[in-house]
Amino acid sequence: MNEPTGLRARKKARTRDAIADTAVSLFLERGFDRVSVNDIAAAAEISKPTLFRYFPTKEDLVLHRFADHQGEAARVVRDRSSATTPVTALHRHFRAGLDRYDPVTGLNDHPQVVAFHRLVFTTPSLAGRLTRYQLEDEEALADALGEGIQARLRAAQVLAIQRVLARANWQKIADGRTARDVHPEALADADQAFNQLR
Amino acid sequence: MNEPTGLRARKKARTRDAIADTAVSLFLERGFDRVSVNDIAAAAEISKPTLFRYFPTKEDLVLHRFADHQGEAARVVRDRSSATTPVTALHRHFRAGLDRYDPVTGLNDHPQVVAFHRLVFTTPSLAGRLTRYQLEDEEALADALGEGIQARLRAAQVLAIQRVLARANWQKIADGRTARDVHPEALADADQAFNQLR
DNA sequence: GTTACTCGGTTAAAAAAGCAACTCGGTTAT
DNA sequence: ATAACCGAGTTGCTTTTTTAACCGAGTAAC
Repeated sequence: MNEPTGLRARKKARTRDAIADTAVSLFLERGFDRVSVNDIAAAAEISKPTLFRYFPTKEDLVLHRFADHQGEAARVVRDRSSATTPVTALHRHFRAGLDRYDPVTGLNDHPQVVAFHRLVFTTPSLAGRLTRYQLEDEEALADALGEGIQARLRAAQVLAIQRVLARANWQKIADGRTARDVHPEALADADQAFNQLR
Repeated sequence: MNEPTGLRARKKARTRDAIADTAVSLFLERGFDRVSVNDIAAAAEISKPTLFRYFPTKEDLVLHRFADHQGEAARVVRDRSSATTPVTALHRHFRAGLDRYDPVTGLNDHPQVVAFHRLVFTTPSLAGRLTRYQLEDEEALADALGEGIQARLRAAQVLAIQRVLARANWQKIADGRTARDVHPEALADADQAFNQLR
């Protein structure tokens, strides 16, 4: 089912990772606006056009990690067994994310992850662009949920509570608590939030 | 003074080194004939045509280290100060090589270097091709020494004694002695050989 | 108020690399 | 003996990358 992993594909993936990694580490070190794309290209030992062939904008160098989760909610809904409702499927999926301390749930205390979140949310252009991603995600989820305004509303609500939950988790960890410590509350919060939707 | 070191040139040099290094280490590990160029290409993560774009033949993967010294004798003669004879210049150059334990003098006991020499001299196709390199070297030296048969004879003699000296040094080291131990004899042998030429 | 930077992003042409399929000589199997 | 295979190189075509030059917006200098 996975890609045939030719030489070309392998190198491409590696280059992509190398670019993003050096970019993020430079950003964490000096701040998003204090690093030019030229710096990144030089540090990653590639040319500027190559950089933009891999990532459409400077922001995407950071946000591709979210982009990789693009459409995940929609997929979860589409792939659910016919016996479960969309909300239940999303609820379970979010709980599973919490259980494996998935960074997107905000429940992760690895210093790198924390610093990364800080970078994203304290840099206006990044936070701004992130909402655009979330909008696309929302549309996809809406399509998966059905037609009309009802589907759109439900999609918006689901993603809104996910954002709130993630933000709450991240805040507690930013306050110095460990992910393992926060985990039960996070589960409880998630249950409460999703149950309100039904 | 050095090459302008663009991105292209840097990567090219690195790829070249990477290919040669993986090739030699595979050869040392399993023997020259037990490693196919496909193996090398796979291990170096490049395609076969790319390998042959960097090295014309399989043998050159090993011998490029000698090729890099190509024309060195001729250069030494050409670059000598006008006050010194060609033979003296070559003599001094060889002594300098001994002093820094240059692998081409045979006076080097690093295990890798010894193993490398063993690989070259015990693999027929490699030893064979090496003589071709030496021939070109000889021609270049002859041209630097002047015209006619005299120059060619002198060139052949100089390179012949260098080969003999290197071989003698290598033999002593292959017998288990250290380079530092052999060094005085190597100097004496070189002096004797070059003085006979004058 | 031009001038001259810098920075994000693009373009066109040329070099380099990948891929697949091939030649050609030599072994091995049948 | 002939077919099948393997290994060193090659060839033609496509994809990727470099290079240098550019655009357009912002901004600092004078």
